[in-house]
Amino acid sequence: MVTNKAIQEQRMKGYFIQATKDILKGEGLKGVSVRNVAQQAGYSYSTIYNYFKDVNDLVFVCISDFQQECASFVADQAQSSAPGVDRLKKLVVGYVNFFVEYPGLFELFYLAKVGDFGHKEATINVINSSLDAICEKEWNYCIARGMVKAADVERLKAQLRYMVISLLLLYLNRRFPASYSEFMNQLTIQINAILDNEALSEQTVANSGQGGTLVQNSLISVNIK
Amino acid sequence: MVTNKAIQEQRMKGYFIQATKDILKGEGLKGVSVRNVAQQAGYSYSTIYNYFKDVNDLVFVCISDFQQECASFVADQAQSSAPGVDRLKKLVVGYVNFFVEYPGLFELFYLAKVGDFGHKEATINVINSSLDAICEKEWNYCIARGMVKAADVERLKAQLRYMVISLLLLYLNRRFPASYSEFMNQLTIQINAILDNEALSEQTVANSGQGGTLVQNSLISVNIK
DNA sequence: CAAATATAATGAACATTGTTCATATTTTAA
DNA sequence: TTAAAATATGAACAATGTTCATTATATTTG
Repeated sequence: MVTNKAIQEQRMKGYFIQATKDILKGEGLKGVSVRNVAQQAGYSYSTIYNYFKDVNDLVFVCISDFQQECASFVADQAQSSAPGVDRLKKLVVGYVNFFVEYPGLFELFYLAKVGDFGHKEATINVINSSLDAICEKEWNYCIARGMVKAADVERLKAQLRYMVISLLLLYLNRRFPASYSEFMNQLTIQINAILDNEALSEQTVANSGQGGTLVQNSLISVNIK
Repeated sequence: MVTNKAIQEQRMKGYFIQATKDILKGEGLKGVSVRNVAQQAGYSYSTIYNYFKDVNDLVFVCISDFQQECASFVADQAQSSAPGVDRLKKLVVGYVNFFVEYPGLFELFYLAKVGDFGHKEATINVINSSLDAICEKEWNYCIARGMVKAADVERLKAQLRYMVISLLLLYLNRRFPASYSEFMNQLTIQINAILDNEALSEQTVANSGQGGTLVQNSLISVNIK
C-alpha cells in the first residue's frame, strides 16, 4: 500500500529533481549547487538533505529520466528512414545530436565523478547500455534479415559506442574538431567505416576521404551555442 | 639574453609545477588545490599567484611534460616487438597502460574542464595529437612498406584514437568493464578489428569472440588500485 | 656602508562550495 | 485545544579559489 507520507515524499523529491534537471539541461553540472537547486524548487538549501543523501544522489536520479528523453529524441529523428543499416546510422546520429544539443547531459552521463559508485550499479548500467538500448530493436532486425553477421554484432556495438563517446568528448570538451561540420563529417566517416564494412549489403559508400573532403550528409542539423 | 630574474622566475615556477605534477600522478586533479600545491612546494598559497594566472594555468603547463613521459613509457614497452603493425599494436596498448597506471593523468588530458580555452590552443593540440605523435613513426613505416593503404591511414588513426579514449573513459570513470582482464580483452579485440581488417598482410587473427572468450595477450600488466 | 627603492612572499579577508545540526515551524494525534 | 511528531530552516563549519594590503627581502643608489 502507498501511504500519504510516501506520496508526499515522492512529490517533494520530484520538485528538487525537476529543478536539478532544468539546471543540468541549461547550465550543466557546474550550475548545480545545493543552494541553486533549492532556490529553483522554492525551498531552503538544507531541506534537500531531508530527501537526498547528498548532492550526488540528487544528480544521479536524473540519469534514468534523461535516458528516456534521449530515446524519444532519437526515435523521433530516425523514424522516417528505412529499417536496417540505414536507420541504425540515423539512430547513432540522433544519439550524437542529443548530446550536442545538451552538452551538460553528456557531462552527466560520461564525465561526472560520483562519489560512491558501489550502490549505483543500476544507474551506471543505464549509462553503459544507453546507446545499445536505443539501437537494440534495429540490431535485431538486421540480424534477422541477415544484414549483419550475428557473430560480429557485439563487437560492432562496442565499436559504435566507443567512436560516438570519444567523438563527443573531444568535440564538446576539447573543441576538436573545431567546427560542427567537420565534427559531423568525422561522425559520418566513422559510422560508415564501421557499418558498411561489415554489412553484407556491401555498397561501399564513398567514405575514403583523408578527412579533408566534406562528405555530404542528410543529417538533422542542431543548433550549437 | 637570459636575465637572472628570468632564471629565478623559471626556477620558482618549476617548484610549483613539480609539486603539481606529483599530486596529479598521485591523487589526481581532486588533490590539486592551491594550498596543497603551495605546501608541497614550500611556499605560501598566495605566492603561486605571483607566477601563475590561476590554478588552471598551473595545471595546464603540466600537460606537455606528461605527454613526454607518456611517450617514453610507451616506447619502452614497445621497443622489443617487431616493427610494423605488430609494434603499432604494442604502442597503442602501451598508451592505454600509461593511463591505467596514472588515472589522474587521463582525467587531466581528456576530462578536465579548463576555464578559458582560447589561449591554450597549443596545449590542446598536444592532447589531441597525443596518440598520433607516439605512433607517427610506425605509421610511416607501415605506409612505406605497403602494409596499410595510405588513403586509409587518417581514418585508422581516428578509429584507434576514439576506441582508446572511450575504453579508458568507461573503464576508469564508469567501471566498465568491471575487471582489468575484461578491459584488456576488449582492447585487444578492438585493436585487431581496426588494424587487421585494413592491413594488407591479411592474417585474420582469431578475434571473432563475442566478448566472452578471453583473448590471450602478452601485455604488460599494470597495478590497479 | 647606509638609506632608499624596487621586488617578492605572505596571511588576512571575501565569496562560494557541501554538509551538519540545533532550532523554529508545521502537521498530526489525542 | 493541546501534546507530540515530523519537517523545514538558517546559522555554522570546513574547504575551495582569488585578491590585496602589508611585511620581508633584495637591489640600487648616495
